[in-house]
Amino acid sequence: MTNIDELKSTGLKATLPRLKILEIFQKGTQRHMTAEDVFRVLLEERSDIGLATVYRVLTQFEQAGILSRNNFESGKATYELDEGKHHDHFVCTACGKVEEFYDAEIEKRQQLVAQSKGWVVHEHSMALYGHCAQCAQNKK
Amino acid sequence: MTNIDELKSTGLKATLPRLKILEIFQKGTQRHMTAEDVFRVLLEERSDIGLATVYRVLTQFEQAGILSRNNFESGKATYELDEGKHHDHFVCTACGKVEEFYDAEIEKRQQLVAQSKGWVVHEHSMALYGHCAQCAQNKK
DNA sequence: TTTATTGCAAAACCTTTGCATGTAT
DNA sequence: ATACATGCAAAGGTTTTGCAATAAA
Repeated sequence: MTNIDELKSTGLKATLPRLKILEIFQKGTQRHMTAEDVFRVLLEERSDIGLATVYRVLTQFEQAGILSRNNFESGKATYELDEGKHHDHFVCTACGKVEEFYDAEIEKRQQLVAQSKGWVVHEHSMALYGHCAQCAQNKK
Repeated sequence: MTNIDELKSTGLKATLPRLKILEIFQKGTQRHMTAEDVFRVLLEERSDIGLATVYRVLTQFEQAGILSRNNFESGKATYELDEGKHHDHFVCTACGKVEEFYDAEIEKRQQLVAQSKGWVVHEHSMALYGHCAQCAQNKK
């Protein structure tokens, strides 16, 4: 399925800004990007796409399930391609790198805790903050 | 130890705004509060304390270890009394209630996952979003 | 041609800061 | 007396929105 078809299948018109932004995420140079990050890439490519459009498209892509949003402690929202595989994040507070992980046991315990208190969990966010292997090494 | 002493012991002068704000959290009417929440209570009490001061005091209290800050998905920071017991949060997306929980197994797995990848975790945030027991019940 | 989308500028929102004034020690 | 804290208003950073112009279907 082409990107054009993918967009149309979600009810979104296949416009140039949307195609460009989708490609930026697919190109994969940087997996987690803020609106500003995306806008900067567009500027470098001399695409005349406004920042407001970037925000609008990111929101639409999130609602369409194309991207997923994360709110880390930086105060800016970051987006990544939604590949349907749930995962949590580790954020390096030294270099800013974001890595992903999944632990079935943690997921299971979350459900158990929720059940024991009668909650119904729809989603969760979990992020570990610290130093990645590389930055921890450099500190020594 | 009085609140005055508690403040002084952290190097903060025992001013009226600081004492008032500390009391609001200790009164415990609402455990998790945004700057705006605190400001609203102060307004009701006719204390002439500015919003900027509320922000400054909350930041200072966090650095002093009196309060701890959480960034849930609302976009606003919330604060709660720091009683030294680490815990995670469950946020009800229907009524806004925040409950706390602690699961030793989850904490242990987080460390294991981090170790296996060479990360050094300094802190983490984890929040489950969904319906609390009461709101889940009302949906039926 | 009809309806959605865009760009721009302005506004909204939460939070921080400069500065003159006031207060705790 | 001195250093710190406050209030106000202004500015900061991120995100949203109104509207006329434009592009997709």
